[in-house]
Amino acid sequence: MCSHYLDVCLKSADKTSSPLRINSAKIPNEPLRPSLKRSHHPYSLSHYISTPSPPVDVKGLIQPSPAQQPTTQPAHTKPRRTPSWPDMWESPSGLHLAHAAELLMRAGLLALTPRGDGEGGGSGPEEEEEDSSGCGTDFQPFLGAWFPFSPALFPLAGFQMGGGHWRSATMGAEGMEGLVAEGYSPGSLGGGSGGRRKRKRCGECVPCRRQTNCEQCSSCRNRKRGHQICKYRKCEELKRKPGGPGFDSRVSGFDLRGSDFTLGLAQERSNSALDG
DNA sequence: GGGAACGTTTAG
DNA sequence: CTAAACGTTCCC
Repeated sequence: MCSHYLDVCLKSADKTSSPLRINSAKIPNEPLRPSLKRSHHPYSLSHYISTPSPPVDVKGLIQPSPAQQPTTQPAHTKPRRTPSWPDMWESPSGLHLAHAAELLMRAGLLALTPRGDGEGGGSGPEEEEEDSSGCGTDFQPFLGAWFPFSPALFPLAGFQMGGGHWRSATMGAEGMEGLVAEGYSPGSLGGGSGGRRKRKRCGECVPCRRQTNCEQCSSCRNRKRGHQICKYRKCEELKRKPGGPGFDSRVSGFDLRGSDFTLGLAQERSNSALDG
């Protein structure tokens, strides 16, 4: 399932390798912007996919118990360590889930379903939801309640993942207005083509990982007037037209720079593309 | 349809 | 404020 997207990435890399081969020796394994560089995540996509998500008490996460306090641990000591939940909660990719959950709870959008009425209380290790198939699109195990992680929910709920932070557009009546004020057109909120928010480079594809401009393509030569990034550095994801085949308009307006989420969405898209 | 030019957004 | 870069429009 989830390896499908990786296959796509690999194929994409192969596909683009021919023009890139010109000076592929100069291709670094770093994204362009510092902000993208900062997105280094201690865990790979496959880690999240393969690691079962344990049920978690969300209140405990918002107000972590001493046992849950993050421990300062070098990221490279254990390459494939099991992520502790405080780590996930204050993710290096900028997904401040605790903040999001708190705001959701305030807004009454996040109904906490108390566990423990039989059925093992949700603490047994055998309680593995069919989560892996969703590739992180469902946060039920994260938040202790069914929390469909459809990105469409976040504009509607007044959230925006931007610049590595969760922004709240003051829940309630102001929510939609706040979104509109932030540049969301009502059409874009509905997933239409009205949104004109900039998409972000994925930071993961081969062009994104390229660090130097070729200085020879039209974009490089015409940078002052063209306002375009080097053709060989143009993100594969951004090359796809919004609304085009395989494109999920929900991405528009979201800063999914947390690459794992981007990968998850891409996975979701590739899955849906396969389905129909 | 592809590329150039320009408007606009975003991050520092 | 400025630079970088995405989105849109126009031209070929």
